[in-house]
Amino acid sequence: MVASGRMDSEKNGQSRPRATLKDIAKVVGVSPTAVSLALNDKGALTDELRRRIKETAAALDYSPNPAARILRGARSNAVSVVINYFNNPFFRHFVLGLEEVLDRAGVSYSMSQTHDRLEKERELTRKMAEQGVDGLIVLNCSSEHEHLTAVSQTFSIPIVLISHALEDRFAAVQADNLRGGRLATEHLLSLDERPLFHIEGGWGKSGLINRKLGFVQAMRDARPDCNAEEACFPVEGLTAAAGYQAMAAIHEKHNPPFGLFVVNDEVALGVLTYCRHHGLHWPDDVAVVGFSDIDILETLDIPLTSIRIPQQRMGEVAAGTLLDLIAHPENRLCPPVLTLPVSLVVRESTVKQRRGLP
Amino acid sequence: MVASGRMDSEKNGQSRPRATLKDIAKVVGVSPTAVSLALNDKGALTDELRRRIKETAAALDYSPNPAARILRGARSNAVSVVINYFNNPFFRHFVLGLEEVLDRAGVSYSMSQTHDRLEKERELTRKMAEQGVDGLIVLNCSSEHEHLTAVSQTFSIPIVLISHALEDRFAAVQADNLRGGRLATEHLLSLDERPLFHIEGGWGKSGLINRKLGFVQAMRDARPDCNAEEACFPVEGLTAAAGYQAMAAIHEKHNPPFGLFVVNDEVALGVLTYCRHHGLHWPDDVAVVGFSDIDILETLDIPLTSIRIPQQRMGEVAAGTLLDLIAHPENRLCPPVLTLPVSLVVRESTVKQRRGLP
DNA sequence: ACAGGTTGATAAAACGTTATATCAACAATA
DNA sequence: TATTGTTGATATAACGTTTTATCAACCTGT
Repeated sequence: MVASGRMDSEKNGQSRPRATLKDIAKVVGVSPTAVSLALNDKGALTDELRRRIKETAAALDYSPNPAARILRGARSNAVSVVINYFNNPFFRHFVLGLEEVLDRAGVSYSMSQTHDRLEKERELTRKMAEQGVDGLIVLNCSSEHEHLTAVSQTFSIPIVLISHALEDRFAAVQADNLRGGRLATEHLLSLDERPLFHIEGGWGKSGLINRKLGFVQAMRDARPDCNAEEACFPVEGLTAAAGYQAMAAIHEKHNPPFGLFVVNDEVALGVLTYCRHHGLHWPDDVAVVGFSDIDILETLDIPLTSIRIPQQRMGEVAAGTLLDLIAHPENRLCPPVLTLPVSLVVRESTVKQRRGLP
Repeated sequence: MVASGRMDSEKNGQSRPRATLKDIAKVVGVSPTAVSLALNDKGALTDELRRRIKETAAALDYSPNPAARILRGARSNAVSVVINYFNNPFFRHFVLGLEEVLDRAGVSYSMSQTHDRLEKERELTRKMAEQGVDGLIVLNCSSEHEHLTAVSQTFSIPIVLISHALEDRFAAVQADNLRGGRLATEHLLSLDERPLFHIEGGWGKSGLINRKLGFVQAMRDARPDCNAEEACFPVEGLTAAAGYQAMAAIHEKHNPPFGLFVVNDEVALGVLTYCRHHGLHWPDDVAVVGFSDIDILETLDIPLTSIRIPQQRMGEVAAGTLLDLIAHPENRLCPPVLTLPVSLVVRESTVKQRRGLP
């Protein structure tokens, strides 16, 4: 068989270590420097020699040793993404956008999760920087920034924050939460005269606070005689279970019909479950608007009106910004904070719709 | 203020580059070799000197340069996880187990997704290996193995496969899909005499094929006169939408009541949605058993009977196996294939239950 | 006092790559 | 023929770490 030589070398399992510049040099009969220059299309070499070198490099299945390059001060062409939880529903589309831009630039990325623990965030950002990444993307970071400043300075790498701008010290990409809050509230206001409440999740994270602010502003504009602050109920964590609890608290004090703007979709799901369990119908008894338009709504056919945030676009923009800051260190002095537009998606939790049968 | 000195050095933003062994050596007035030996607790040094060196190292915020260590042939203490999709529901708990074991061992991990594309799988596994990881974990890999063999050999690193064993060439960790299929089917058989069908997703992936095999075996044992093979319906992809379609196809040919063992939970969710849309009630009209017991079932209060697989445990075992193969290269010659037990979780999609009101 | 042994430290080499400096050969100019 | 310039290649140093070999100094026992 023609392929038997290759088969043998595969079978014996003792394939020798990776080819290096020196190996190629020896085969071609030339200096390692020449090989380096040839492969990087630098220096002055005969076209003929360049060709021969590239040929043997390919034949030996050569790929440069990243450790050696990094040691020489080269870029690693790798960035790291640090997120609070991998199962953050936001994350999926975000990563899609990120991936596309990074792939195109030939930059690889790795990811890790902090479990929303500051200690882990400190540890991971530092570890990744030590490993030599060219930049960091931090999603839903804590509200601290000292460790980020330290890492960014010590290792001279840029950091881009997502969905949580931090004092203009870092580049950031976020959704227009304020406008989202207004959109949601104005939509509820447009339904009828029912009272409105907000289930808020604002403990320091600027994004969530802005959602509440949007609610308060819209209420003040439309119903100046109603104290919007008193219409806000806190939730104990951003989970469906917590939403269930919060809804129970509201239902205890107030009788339907009323409208609800909920800080995010997971919490809103808990609200819907409460309604199902207690015979409350939407939109007639309770009209609900969530935030984020997470994709399981569609998958599971849950008709929750929500504010859509351009997750994939945010990923693209974040990656683009990071790559720019890596390539142009001077831009790090005034890091951009980008706010992307959101939109309202109306579903049956606020407006009754005719369903077309399949 | 006492802290002003530190504040200044933070403010000027020009923090000098990372401290190296040489820097420490210069400060202590000793050779770099001594510093290396001291920090690694090797060689013969005065306790006094060792102490002083460690002290200054800490003071200079020293951490060894991984690139340099790797170049010297050291382990990188990093592994890479390659998965088909980040939003694979299996992934969340798996990663929890993985993380715990790796953390304890001081090993960091990075992750990337292949979108179920072989080309991407090839590219990513190679890229990660080139970057110098000590080992690879591949979840839901393709059915090819040449590229894995090549990467494993060229870079002399072990690979552990998850949920899809591949010809005993690699270490693998998988759920007992065969037994899961039997459990699910036997549960349905125990309900009553209704006919049973299986929505199968077996195009080559050994795990899914074994689920079907479990169904066929259980059927053959309990109802030898029924052709179990003909009770199997294929699904076009492992999504809820595809499940909806498959259920439509079955409903066209067969009238309720019947029982369904579905290849996985996502597909089963599509089946449940179909039932809701077409006025079919469970468990009376259609009894459904899924596979995997993904966590949104609980979150969204969807009462789907399912086969629970020990996701977190699989993560722990996979990480443990990989660490072992990294530390003991001789074990790579006969890589272990571990099969973990599964269990049945009964919910309302097969057995009517009394719900306790909150 | 001298071979042999231990202790505590260092010098030098190596990992693979790339940037800088050097160098030979040859062409063009004076 | 000597001077300068260009072209095509190489030698060397450097990145930060660890390993190996070396070395001085100090003991031990004859």
